Amino acid sequence: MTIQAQKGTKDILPGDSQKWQFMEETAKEVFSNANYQEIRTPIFEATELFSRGVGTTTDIVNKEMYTFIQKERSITLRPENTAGVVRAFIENGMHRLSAPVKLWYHGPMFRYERPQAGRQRQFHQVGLELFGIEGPIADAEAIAMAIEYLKKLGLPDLSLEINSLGCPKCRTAYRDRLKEVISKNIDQFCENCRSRLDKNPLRILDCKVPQCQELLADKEIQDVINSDFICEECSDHFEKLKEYLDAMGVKYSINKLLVRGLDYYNRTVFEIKSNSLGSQNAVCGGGRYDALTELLGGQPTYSVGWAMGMERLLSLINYDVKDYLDVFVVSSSAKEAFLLAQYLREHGFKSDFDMNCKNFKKQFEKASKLNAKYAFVLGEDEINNSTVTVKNLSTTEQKIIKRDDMLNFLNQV
RNA sequence: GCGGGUGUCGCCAAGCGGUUAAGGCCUCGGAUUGUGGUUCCGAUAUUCGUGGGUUCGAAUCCCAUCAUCCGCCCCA
Repeated sequence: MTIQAQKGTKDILPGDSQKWQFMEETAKEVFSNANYQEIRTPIFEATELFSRGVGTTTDIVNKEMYTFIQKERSITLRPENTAGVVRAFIENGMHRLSAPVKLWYHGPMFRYERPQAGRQRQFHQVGLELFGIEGPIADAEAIAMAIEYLKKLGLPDLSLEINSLGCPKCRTAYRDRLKEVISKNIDQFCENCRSRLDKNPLRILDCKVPQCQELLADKEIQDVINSDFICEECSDHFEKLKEYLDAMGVKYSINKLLVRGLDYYNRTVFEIKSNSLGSQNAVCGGGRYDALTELLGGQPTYSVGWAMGMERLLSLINYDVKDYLDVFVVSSSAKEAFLLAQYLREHGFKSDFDMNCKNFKKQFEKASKLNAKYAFVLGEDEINNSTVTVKNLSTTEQKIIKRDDMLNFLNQV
């Protein structure tokens, strides 16, 4: 047996790699245009960073981490990047920078799961974090960045859902009430939900088991869900966020069941979904996580951010990013062709030639296949006369020009 | 962790107990030796994921194993 790529990992081959470059370049363009700066953090971190930062009740920490022991240290391949960015923020004293601190990143993440459509063990995320602003204007900008990015990728028709989880104060009261009404019939809920009751009762709300959904339809439970449990400050924050979104013309729907799997969120949470992705349909997820920095040992810092799954974006990009060549050099001499192509490359023209130096027919064939705009023919005559025959491969017109005029010619067309 | 599907050339595949294991794409060679994108001709799997078994005979049936895909849980 030959060696294969590991389960849940994929090679990104030419054909797709152009799309990846497009996603990365577009991210840089959109985010730096709004004055976000790129941060690159290590791919592995101390395991404790994730168990504390992501939360011990989450699936990520409980069953999906790539953890290994090295020299008695427990190391984990990052399953997401917010914890790492916050660690870097604290470690590098970035709270002393003028707020807001606006960062973006992209790179591989690792989660030990059964692969399926839209889910791999090594996958890639592009994300953004905004630190130091308490007001909902920060949430609004973060969301606007996500929307703008998707628009620039040519994916404008995705649906945005938002919700507010409240703050620790009001959420605790809400959680207790929810726990109270759900626990009346808790023995009828699924096994998962029964264990969630104590650890994270909010997660019961988006359980997919039909039986649980039916139980949740209970009037008493619905009354609690629909009650405006969040305190005045949180409610005010949420209302203002909606005002900002309305003012920007961003469409959204409110999903009271949206709680998200990570422990660190408070107030705003949001998700962007696609209808054409199969069952793994979340393209973007994020929210506000004001308590995380302090939890990880830093100064209390208001924070909001999101991450998108790049593989999922990729499968939504259904147009080709086409490759082309400015010039393909056709010659009877591989050496002459090489030198000319190299000269053109040095002057910024995308050029190639045939290293096998077959007959002209083959070389022209190759020029067409590579989508070259021009063929520069360099036969014996041209070499002796310091000229080059230029053929426009789409019109088939050709003419002889002096070598000295090549760059002028290319600059003019 | 659980459930289902699939495994024949680099890719897409036909074949369903006895065939020299179709076909298409890609690749390579050729159709007067300096001209392409169209066309035509030709080449490329002793072998059907792997290991056993049944049979006179297996890619085709059975068992095991591995890989992969899809779904559940959950998420990007």
